[in-house]
Amino acid sequence: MSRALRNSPLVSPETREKVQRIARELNYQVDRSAAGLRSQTSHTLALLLFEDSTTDNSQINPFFLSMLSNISRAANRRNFDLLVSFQQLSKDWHYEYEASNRADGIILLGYGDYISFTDKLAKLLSEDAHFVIWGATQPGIEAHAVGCDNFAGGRLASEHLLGLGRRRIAFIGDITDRCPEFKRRYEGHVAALAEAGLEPDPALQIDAQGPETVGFEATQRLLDSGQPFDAIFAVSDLIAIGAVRCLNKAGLSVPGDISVVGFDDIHAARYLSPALTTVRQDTSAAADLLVDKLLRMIAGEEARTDLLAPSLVVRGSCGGRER
Amino acid sequence: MSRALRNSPLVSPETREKVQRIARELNYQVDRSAAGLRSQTSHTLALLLFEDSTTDNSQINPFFLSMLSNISRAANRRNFDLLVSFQQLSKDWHYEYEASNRADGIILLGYGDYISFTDKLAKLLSEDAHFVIWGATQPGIEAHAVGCDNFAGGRLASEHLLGLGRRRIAFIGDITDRCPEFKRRYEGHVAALAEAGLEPDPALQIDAQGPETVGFEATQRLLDSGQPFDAIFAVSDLIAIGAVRCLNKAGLSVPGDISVVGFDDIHAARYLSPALTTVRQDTSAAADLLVDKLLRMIAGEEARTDLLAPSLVVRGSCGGRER
DNA sequence: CAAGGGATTGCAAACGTATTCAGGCCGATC
DNA sequence: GATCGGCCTGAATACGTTTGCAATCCCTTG
Repeated sequence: MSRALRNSPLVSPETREKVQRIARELNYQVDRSAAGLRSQTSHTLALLLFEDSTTDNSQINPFFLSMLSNISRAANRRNFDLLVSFQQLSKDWHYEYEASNRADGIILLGYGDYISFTDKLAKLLSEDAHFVIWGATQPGIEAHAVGCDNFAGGRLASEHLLGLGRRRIAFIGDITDRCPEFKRRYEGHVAALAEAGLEPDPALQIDAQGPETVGFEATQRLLDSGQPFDAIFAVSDLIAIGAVRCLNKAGLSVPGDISVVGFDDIHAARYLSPALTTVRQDTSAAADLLVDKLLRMIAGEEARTDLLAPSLVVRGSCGGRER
Repeated sequence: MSRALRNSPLVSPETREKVQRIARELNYQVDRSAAGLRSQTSHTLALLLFEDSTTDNSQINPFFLSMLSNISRAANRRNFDLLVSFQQLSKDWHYEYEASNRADGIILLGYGDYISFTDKLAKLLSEDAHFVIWGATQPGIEAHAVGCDNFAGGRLASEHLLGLGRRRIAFIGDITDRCPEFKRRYEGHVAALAEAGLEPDPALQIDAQGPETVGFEATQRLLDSGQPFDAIFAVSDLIAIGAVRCLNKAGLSVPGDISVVGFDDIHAARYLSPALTTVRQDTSAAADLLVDKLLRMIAGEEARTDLLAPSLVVRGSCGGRER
């Protein structure tokens, strides 16, 4: 009897005890398919990691893997199962999961060009789609997004560099519309410069998005340009790591000659020598927020965009005080 | 009609076309709960990542995350969904997933003390449990395991070090029964020594298992012991990274003074300077093998232990030829 | 021309649960 | 003492598929 197992108040305590005891003895497990069919609910969330089709699929940004593990824990904590898929986002991801009753809601994770399907997302809003997305807020889907305050994060990084006396800060990261979150970081960077009475130099901004090798190449381009600079603000730790490798190869010392600050605080940031100073995004809090918001949406409540405060983690790659 | 959609030969091509076209037009999706209930199958695999309870839960070995992403792709490629859980392994993980019809089979992933529940695994064998496990073969569950040939891997690493003229090779890694795979690597190491006419020195073996910090501490212990050594074979890349950091802190150069070789080939191995020479486990092939074996078991076929051949990836951390 | 057989198709049952509904029991109230 | 009402329980239904089975159709063969 379903009521007894689910602690319904409609059933007397004695009966409940008895049923539950016997269920335990028989190693009885509720059949999820049957329960799902009857209640039209799967008690399952789906996590879709969409990847930039340009990058090598076998390599995933550790930041997202960290998100993944925290999301899994967050879902489990709430007694929801988590379905994980790394597939290229299919045309009908929403129908595939929700309409088929495989998942009650969907979490979207990924950098890059989801702007290309923003219109699709907007369309889903008018239907009964339950999904949340990590990243920058897009017009039209504000309520579904959870993101880090990228503007504040960018400002934090550049303020730190300026505070250490750096004046010619290169920004390595894509600021086109393809990467709204990177763009916001750049705006924070510019704001920090402005506070210090400085103008951003367009020659010091290099587009880059992707794995470590992209950071390496972008830095090479920067060096080749001959522009003088004394610091690098990399839009992700992966890119920062590539930048450091490139600088070292060119005979430049970090932080002696060049300060480098990253973004994300992936674990590898700690292993570098010097350890990477970076702007930390709290993946555990982000995961909680994403899952909470999604469950609230499923429950029919309205929700708003949530912004997470980033924090600066000072390590060795910028010089100044070492920790 | 189910038959038309599933391309059953019982239905005529014209009818099939027609049904499928209309289904597409209506955006029809098969209800997985109903299908699962009727067919008593979920078309879903569960991936259980059990963690050593001693380590900080928030940090997962990148090697397993790489396995995870490849397993997800492998499952999707076969049109199976993947349920992921990082929970501490519960007492009844098998019943929770299989008996409840949430998953058709289970993939177990994790280092360490699953020896503690080997007896439980053995018991499940007598029942209708469908599961595979990554790691060292345990007596009694051979048929369910997929693992790397750790003996060969250990030998590969030490042969490389010996070939570079190193003679006092420290082995950092737990060789107790808790970590059967590490033990096999040590045996491979010893075999390589024997080939070169050398005896293993027990003073050069330090127990260690876990994240980077554990490698750091173990190396510190090695240094404190005063034993001379000219190379380190670390049982995992994470430990190798900790070892390098410790050596550098002690003023020793890698590879100038000490050669270091790791195991796994996690992505971070590439980012180090010098980049880490390591024994690579092909996570993509491993994932394919795990999923294949599990699906075969579900289909009722018998399977045997699969061993994956490791390969040596030479980078800069051992000296000699640099790549 | 009738019968037989193969190829399709339509019908109906069953999967195991959640939930509605009616009924039964018991205590309290008048 | 009878009626009413509250609390609990048991039965019955519906969820949307898959699949076995019976029925139909058409073509071939005797």
